[in-house]
Amino acid sequence: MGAKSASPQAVFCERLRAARAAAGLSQRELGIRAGLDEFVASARVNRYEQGVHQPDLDTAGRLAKVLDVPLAYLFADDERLAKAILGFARLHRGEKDAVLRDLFP
Amino acid sequence: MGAKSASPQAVFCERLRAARAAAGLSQRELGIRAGLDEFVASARVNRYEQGVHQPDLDTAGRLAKVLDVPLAYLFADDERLAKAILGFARLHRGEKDAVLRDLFP
DNA sequence: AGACTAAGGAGAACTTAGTGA
DNA sequence: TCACTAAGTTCTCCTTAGTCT
Repeated sequence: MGAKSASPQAVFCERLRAARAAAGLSQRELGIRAGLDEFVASARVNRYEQGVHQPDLDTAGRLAKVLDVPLAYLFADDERLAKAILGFARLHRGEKDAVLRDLFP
Repeated sequence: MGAKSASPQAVFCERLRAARAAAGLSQRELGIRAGLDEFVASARVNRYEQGVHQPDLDTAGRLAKVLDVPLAYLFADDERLAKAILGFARLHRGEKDAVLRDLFP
């Protein structure tokens, strides 16, 4: 079968959790580093990962920055695309341009 | 200088507008095709493009689907990454795997 | 037709305070 | 320490009803 399409909401939760695990941060620590108040960081990040609440885009952007992933990665609904985004983001400018030339012949 | 970082909010607005223009749809028509009520479609899509309101992820996902772009594209804060996402999404499975092998040697 | 907006009610997120592993 | 949650408040979004080009 092709890519199963989970809801964008569910995808976001999973990517956030995966990226946080990769960064080795607790929910609270991630929130604090993203600029959330230390007393609410734990609850808010937890609600995001559980899919109970959705953060606004600016908060999501700060979380992504702390986790060192492009914001777009958190919304990648396809596994291949998710990997491609991570891989592409780690390239240097020249390498990115080379890949883009490949993709747009 | 490197990529200037507009706010995620502003990026979303621009990408949404660009994708809608590319699809040749009116704000109202886009909303209707994405499943919004015909009487609210115009107002809601307009508010999203102006950055006054943010759609929930499921609505954003339906908009992206109608516009034939990956949801992640609407959040790509870097021009090169945005192009890469669009290009990658248009590849066939085998081609995607080939690109991924390039990105992860 | 298409883009856009104010106002108020409807609904979601944020804060607080706390539990259990 | 870490993950997690209910309740009440706060704040944003959605709907309605329009204007303007």
